[in-house]
Amino acid sequence: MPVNSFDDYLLTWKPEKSKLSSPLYRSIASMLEYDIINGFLLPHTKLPPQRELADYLDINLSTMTRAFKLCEVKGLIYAITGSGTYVAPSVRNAIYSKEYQNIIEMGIIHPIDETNKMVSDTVKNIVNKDYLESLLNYSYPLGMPYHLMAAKKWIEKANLDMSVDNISITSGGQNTLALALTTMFNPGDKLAVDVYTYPNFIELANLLHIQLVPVKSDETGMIPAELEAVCNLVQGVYLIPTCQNPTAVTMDMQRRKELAKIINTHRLTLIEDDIFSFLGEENLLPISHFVPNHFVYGISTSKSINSGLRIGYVAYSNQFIDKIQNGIFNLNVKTSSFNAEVITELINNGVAEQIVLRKKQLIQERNKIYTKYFNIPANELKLSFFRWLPIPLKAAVNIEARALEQGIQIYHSDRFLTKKHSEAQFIRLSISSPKDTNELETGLLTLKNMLGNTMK
Amino acid sequence: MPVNSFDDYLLTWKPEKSKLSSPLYRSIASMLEYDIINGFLLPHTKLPPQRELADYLDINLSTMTRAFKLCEVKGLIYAITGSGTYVAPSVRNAIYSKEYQNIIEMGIIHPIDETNKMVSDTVKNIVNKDYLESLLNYSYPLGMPYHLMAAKKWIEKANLDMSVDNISITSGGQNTLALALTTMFNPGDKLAVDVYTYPNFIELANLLHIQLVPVKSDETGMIPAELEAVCNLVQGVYLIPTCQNPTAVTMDMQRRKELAKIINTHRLTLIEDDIFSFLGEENLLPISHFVPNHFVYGISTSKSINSGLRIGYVAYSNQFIDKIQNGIFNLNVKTSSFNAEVITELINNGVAEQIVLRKKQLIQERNKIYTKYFNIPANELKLSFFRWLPIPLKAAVNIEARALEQGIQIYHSDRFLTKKHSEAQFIRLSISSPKDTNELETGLLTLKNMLGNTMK
DNA sequence: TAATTTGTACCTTAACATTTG
DNA sequence: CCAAATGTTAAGGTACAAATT
Repeated sequence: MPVNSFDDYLLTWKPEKSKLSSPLYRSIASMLEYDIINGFLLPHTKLPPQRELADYLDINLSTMTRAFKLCEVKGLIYAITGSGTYVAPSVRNAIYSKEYQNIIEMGIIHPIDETNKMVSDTVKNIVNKDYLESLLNYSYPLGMPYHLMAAKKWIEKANLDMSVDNISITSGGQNTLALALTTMFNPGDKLAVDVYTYPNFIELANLLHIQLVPVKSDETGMIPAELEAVCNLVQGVYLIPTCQNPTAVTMDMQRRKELAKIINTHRLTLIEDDIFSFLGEENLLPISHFVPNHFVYGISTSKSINSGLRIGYVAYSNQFIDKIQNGIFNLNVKTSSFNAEVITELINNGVAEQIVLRKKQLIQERNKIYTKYFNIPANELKLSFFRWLPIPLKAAVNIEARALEQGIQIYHSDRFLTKKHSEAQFIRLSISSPKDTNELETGLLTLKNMLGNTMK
Repeated sequence: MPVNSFDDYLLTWKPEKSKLSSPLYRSIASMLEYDIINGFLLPHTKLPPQRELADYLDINLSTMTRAFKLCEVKGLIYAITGSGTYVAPSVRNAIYSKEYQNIIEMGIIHPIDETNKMVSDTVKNIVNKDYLESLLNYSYPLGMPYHLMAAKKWIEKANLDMSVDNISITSGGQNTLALALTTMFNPGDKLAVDVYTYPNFIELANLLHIQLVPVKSDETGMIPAELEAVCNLVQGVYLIPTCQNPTAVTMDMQRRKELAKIINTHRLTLIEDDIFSFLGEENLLPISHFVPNHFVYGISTSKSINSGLRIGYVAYSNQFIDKIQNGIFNLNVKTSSFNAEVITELINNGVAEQIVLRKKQLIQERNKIYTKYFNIPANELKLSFFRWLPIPLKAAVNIEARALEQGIQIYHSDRFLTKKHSEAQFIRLSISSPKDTNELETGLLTLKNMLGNTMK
């Protein structure tokens, strides 16, 4: 029975006692869900402490915890130990292409589509091959043997030597991540990630109910000691070793080895995303190389070769072969052989390398322009498609909307944040996306002026 | 403290007491996992009752339950109330293409690839279009506007009238199902399905930790009263209204309306898979038509138009727009515009309809051959790509392996079963997959002889 | 920095449902 | 059809950890 009378007590949310039914925790959760969905509780409203509600409803604290947990996994509320439970905002942070008119795109990272002329030439050649029909049927769900040979070749360029038995073809980088998370982890599992990471990965993890545990970084990437501190808590770790998104930080060999050692010692599962390896130094080895028994390694061709064809490669440890390959059947059945054929042909006829070379030239030029307006810290990748610009706190307010008013799409660091609170403020600027270098200059100049007052 | 001494007690599995550590339930689960993975416990081994283990380890019963639950979600064990807990077999039932030599394929359903000549002609035309490069970039992740118009047109042929705002392009039928399950349900949710259903759907649900609740059918499909009986338990229902896989049963309009009524009344989410609508009667309306506020409707073009290009269409209620579209970004980012263009062109230039017509002719011919050997029940779809053949219990033993020895791949009904135990025995015969009608006849004759002794 | 607030994790108790014999 | 065996579920109790003041 309640210790006090609550009749005149002010709670921000009061479930109706009379509507309680068995099971208690479900009936409470559905009342809360109803009130949030119907707008009676606005985003960021602080709910009463679990203890107060439990007392008010005359039930046990942990029954209340369970009710809240149900709503939390649905994304309706979020809880901070020591602080309280709050109604979740319904904003989505995932980044994807919108068809804007007259907006300079510096938000989403376009992979420099100028090289697509070289791709379309190869497409034209392929349709004249006499085996075209064999590319249009159901066979080889994991990739045709010579498609896998090309994949192996491409993965070797990133300094990972794999048997074709440990390689499959996926429908792009995001698809590889979805595959890795659904097959290697269970809902409720925890995964270590950088404090700032790729927002579509954050949303994917949310969708699959995999909890992210933020780990601090320094100028060389994730700090090994910080990973070690959480590794009894987590089942795996997600890393982008070259040109981490959004910070543009690349790990040196020492850091890669240090992280690998921790992953091996604690038998974590490594999800390595090597999407930008083609922009880094040629002698860097993937972390997976040092974690031969616990890795899933994804290397998309969307940024390096062509984005529209949606082809990614995934390589994995022997012990994961069954899980990954079965996951591919479950999520996709297969990836189109025609699309894989185009990428295979580009790799085999050397055009893929030309494309990479050309992209590097173009992005070097754009980075040079960038330095006319802002600095590039020494630890960040020179040839990055995007830059991570620190801004003062007072400049951060509504900065995305304010930039959009000036005709520029950018993203604020909060989108990339896996923690609840942010300290430092940044914006990520995609310098590969503006249509040409003139547009890039216009964008950078506008931003410089916008930030100007507050930057000094 | 244990009631009895267990030193001389015979348990099929004895966790080492000395290795217990906190948290108890995790340490027990990992000991069990270790013993299963390393082969100390063989599939179908019956584990000791939870109560006995709890007593032996001197811990609480529900701590033991929790430990077992951990292993169960990983697929290592399965439990039957009243009977016991058993080590799970590591077999996977998912059906996918293998590259067999000299085997007559009557297992996996190939969609009659003979019509792919017509597809490759259209592919050749497309590469000469001057907008080819625009098909190779990042834009329009949900589908280009005129691709969505073609999707609308194709969905209308299945008698569902949708706005393009409620349609997206996916990477095929399985991808649509993965999308629907990840976005519309949470792990632990329950979904009503036919007792026999599509095995890749069963595996997908397992992968995503969505529990399937089998619902009985009669000769017109799922029985409405049986669905009603479980609908307080489940959050949704998965239905294949035309040519249910594997039973080849098609629901009449009355059955569709009856099921729709229950879905509406109990606010279930309908996942409707209309993959075979092109083979059914032209005046049948999808169930989604009668459930305008609770449906996700998938119609793959893999069986009807072309399987290799991996294009599916998904239509959905207004209230699901955000969830589905966000799910597409999370799982795939986008589906290749080039591939969508090919299917669009085939729909717009009328070739898709010719393909369907031709497929219907070919499958009619093959069904005619089938009737020379086996009967087709009156309630099953005439133009089905596959047949569902009842067999006597004594014929069922090892039937897949025995058929394979004779050079024929077939699938036994247990693969399709969502319940633990089966009563009746069937085999599913794909009659669309043998290379030609001669091969089909050889396959059917061989099976007839194999079953001959036991069929009478 | 220490005390307090607040959410989290683990384990226990007890009632319940299904299968088996 | 009942009783026993066996797994499942809800809810209570306690210790702990993180954030706040």
